[in-house]
Amino acid sequence: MKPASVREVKVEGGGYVNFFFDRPRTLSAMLSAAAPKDAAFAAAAAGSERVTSPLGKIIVEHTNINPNKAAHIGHLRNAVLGDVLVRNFRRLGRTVEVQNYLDDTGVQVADVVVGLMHPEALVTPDRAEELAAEMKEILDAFPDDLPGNEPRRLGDLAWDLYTLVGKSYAVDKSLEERRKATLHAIEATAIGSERTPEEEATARLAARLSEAVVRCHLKTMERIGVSYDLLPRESDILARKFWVKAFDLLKAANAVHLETEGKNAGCWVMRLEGSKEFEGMEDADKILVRSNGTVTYTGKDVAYQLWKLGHLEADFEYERVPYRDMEGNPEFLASDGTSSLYRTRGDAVGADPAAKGRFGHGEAVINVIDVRQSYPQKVVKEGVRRAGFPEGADRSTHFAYEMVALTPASCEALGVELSEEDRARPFVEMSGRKGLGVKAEDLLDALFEKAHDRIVAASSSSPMPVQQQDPDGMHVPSGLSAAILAQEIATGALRVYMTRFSRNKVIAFDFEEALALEGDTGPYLQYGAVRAKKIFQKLVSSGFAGRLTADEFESLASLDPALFDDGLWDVVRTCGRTLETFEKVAESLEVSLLVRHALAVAGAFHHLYHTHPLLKAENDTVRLVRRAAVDLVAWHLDDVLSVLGVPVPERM
RNA sequence: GCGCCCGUAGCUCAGCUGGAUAGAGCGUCAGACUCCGGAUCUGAAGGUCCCGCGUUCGAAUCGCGGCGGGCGCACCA
Repeated sequence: MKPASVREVKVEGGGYVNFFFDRPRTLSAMLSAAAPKDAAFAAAAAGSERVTSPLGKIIVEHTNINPNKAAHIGHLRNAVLGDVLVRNFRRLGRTVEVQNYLDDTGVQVADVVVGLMHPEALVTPDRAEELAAEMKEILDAFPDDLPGNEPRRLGDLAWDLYTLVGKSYAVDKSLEERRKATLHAIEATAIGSERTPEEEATARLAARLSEAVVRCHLKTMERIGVSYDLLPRESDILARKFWVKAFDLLKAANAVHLETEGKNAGCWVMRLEGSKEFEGMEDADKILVRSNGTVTYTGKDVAYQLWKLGHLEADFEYERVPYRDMEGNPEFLASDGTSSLYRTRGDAVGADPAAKGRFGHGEAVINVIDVRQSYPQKVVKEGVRRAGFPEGADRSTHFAYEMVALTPASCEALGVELSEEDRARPFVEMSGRKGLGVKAEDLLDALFEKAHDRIVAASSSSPMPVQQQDPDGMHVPSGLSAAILAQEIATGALRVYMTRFSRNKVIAFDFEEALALEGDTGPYLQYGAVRAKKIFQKLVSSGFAGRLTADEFESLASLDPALFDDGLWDVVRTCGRTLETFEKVAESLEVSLLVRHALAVAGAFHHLYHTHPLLKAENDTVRLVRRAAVDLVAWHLDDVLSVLGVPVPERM
């Protein structure tokens, strides 16, 4: 027994079996399958209608940047990996909800608030006061932008101020009191407990800061095509008392104990000693409630994870993210490109009643968090299990990936002084506190500039001025379209750079490599897709048929197999692996497979058009077969690139 | 100390559910039609797959033991 597309099966010796394809029938069938034909598919692809899967909703949480300073390239890796994962699941028909969790009540936000309120107490008071003054001006105007101030300016200022605060803690321990007081003010206000008017003002400043910085982050991510459905906020988790519910569950299940003696006296701990996962640990117990009664990060995360799984008897209220652009349209949309982006609320005032109950209740939950958080993530999962939801724990996945670090050379390029010790290392970890890192916006700007220069150079070096009249020629692009193209190419380059390494590989960031537009890069893939379309345009303008019709798909099946030579068949065979690549990615959560496959398809195609000319094909039959191969590549490249979130430019 | 990850060409990485001659890109060198567009393509040079032992007909791949590097193991998040 063998499928119709297999011509022959031969045992080769050495335990190998070779399958010989009936090439005409195979290509015919592949084209019919690849080309979208019915309205439902088109609607789903356009995102206007969610495909409902019987498998339930997958919640993917990613980005999760502390809203106290500009995003750096490590955050880009997180967001791109998460976004590609989302796109891959959607491509396979799964329903996905994208959440970007905001820790708006944490120490990092508190630290910048300390800097804003007491710049005179920092190490370089003059500089700090300058930064704080400019930031306050922006924050006072928020959500309006100050004229002449790009919104990203806030993130940059906060980056510098945060660095100064970090340095100041090291020399002046008394500042920690201010941090503690700030944190208390923020928490008391979130919970709604007793507080002074001063504390309330501090909390308002913190809220404004985190909101404004989040908006910077959303803009950065929008620039590379990353979007979300819901922004859950830590302050709302506090306000909705998620922990109280989770604590009840844990106590009822006997999963936590109040220690009465030893070093953890007065704390509620989860004992992990017995678990096989935590074997060999010197002190496996994890404190969830401190002796002063406050909840640890891990404790709060258990509650949040339970909510995501639909196991918590508490929910948020929701509201639309309110920012508007100049035309009055919503500034950000949900990940389907049409719905509203929502954020949580702690109370019902101003909440959208229609959104109630819409979020959470994930059939599966994937948390995109770097590998350094493996241990706390394991504890959270165990917490869910102990709270009485072992199957919920099984449906929780920590998508762990390695960090983006800097090479000593990159640090020097940034003008950072390194210690003798650090200079000898293979790479240096980025540190927000030390201000050591490459900002996301700066990298994107550099990529944009490089791509833009390339576009301008290409158009000005065009040999013939006649080309400006030629609709198919590379006429000089207008300023606006050159900017769009440069942005698309920058996005392609960035997304591929962030996904081409296996996730357990440290990316030792290298400017030269990250800015490459040739070789195994996004632009290489984009060039392939653009080129394929261009070939059809050229065929049509020369009086030949362009992309294949459904009838032509069928007619291929009865052609002479001799027309399908090995050189041509190579690209077809490569395209044959597209679907299994998506499936492998979903199963292994290894998104680098997508880049590798895309490079294989594009590489095979680049080879093909150099060896198999279409315009100058000997006859129409030969041309039909070549058109079919290029048509197949065009579908497959578009397909894989859309899963990678790499845009296909108009021209390059 | 314990746990996890990495070690493959000058550089950056694939290949790891064992199987055909270990593959790409960058870099180097040599080339590409009076050209469907050179962000492309063709070719060459370049490898004790960190080391040792074991399992196997067969190991870059699996097991054990080393070596080198990174990251975790808080009443921080």
